[in-house]
Amino acid sequence: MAKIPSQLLKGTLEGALLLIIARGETYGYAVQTTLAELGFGTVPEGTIYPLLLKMQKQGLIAAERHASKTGPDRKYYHLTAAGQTAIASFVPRWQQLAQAMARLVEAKDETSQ
Amino acid sequence: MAKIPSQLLKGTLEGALLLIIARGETYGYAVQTTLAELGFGTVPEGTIYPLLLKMQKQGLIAAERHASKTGPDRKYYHLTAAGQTAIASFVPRWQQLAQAMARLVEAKDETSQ
DNA sequence: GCCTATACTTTGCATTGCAAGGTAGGAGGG
DNA sequence: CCCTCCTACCTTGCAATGCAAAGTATAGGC
Repeated sequence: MAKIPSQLLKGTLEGALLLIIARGETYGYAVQTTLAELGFGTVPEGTIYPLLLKMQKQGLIAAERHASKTGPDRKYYHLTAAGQTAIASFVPRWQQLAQAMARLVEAKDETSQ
Repeated sequence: MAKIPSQLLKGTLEGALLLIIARGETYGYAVQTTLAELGFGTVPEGTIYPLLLKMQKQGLIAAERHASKTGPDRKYYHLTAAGQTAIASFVPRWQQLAQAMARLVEAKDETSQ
C-alpha cells in the first residue's frame, strides 16, 4: 500500500481520527493499525499522538488510562459531544471536496484516452 | 456553497490546479472561477497565485503572457511533461485517500442510525 | 542481558493556505 | 476628469499541520 503524501493528509487526518474513535473506544497505537487497515498507509506516531493530544485539549475526545496485559498502559479515547458535532461538520465538507475532485479526475479520465 | 476549510485543501489544491490546467491552457483568475464552479468554493488569490508560481518554478507548468481586450494582461499556463507525470502520480494517491475516507464515512452512516 | 513489540510524549522543522496589502488596465457613471 | 468596479497579477508574514527524531517505559522471547 503506497504512502499517502503528508500534504494530502493535512486536515483530513483529524476527521479520520474522529470517525475511528466514533466507532468505539480506542488508543493511539491501535489507531495507527486501524489507519493502515483502512488504506491510509503507515501514519507515523509523531503525527498521531500529537494530534490526539490536541483534540483532547480541544475537548473533542476524552481519555482514560487502563493497564494492558501485553505491554504498557494504554490511553483510551472516546468521543465527546463536541466531537460528535465536529464529525457532523467535517463529513459534509469532506464530501464536498471529494465530489469536486471527483469531477476533475473523471473529466480527466475521459479526455486522456 | 460552503467553504472548504484550509486544512482540508492542503496538498489537494496543487493536484486540482494541475488537473484544471490539463483540460486546456488557462490563467490564474480563470482558475479561481473554475474552482468555484467545480465546488471548491472561493479559493482566495493569495492561495492560487503563489501556488501557480511555485509549480512554475518546479517545472510542472509553463507560462506565456498575452494581452486581453477586456483588462490587464493574462498569464496563460499550460502543462509540461513533468506536470503530466505529476498528475499521474497524484491521481492514484488521491483515490487511495478518498477510498480510505469513504470506508470510514460509510461505516459511520450505517452505525449512526 | 538484550532485542523486539507495544505504548506514549516532546521538540523543532518544512510545507501550505490565506489574509492583507500593493500594482495596474479597461469600462462605466457621476 | 475622477471615482468605482471588475479584471488580473504579485509579495509579505502568519498559522496550522505532518513528521522525523529522540526519549521514556512495560512485557515477552532468546
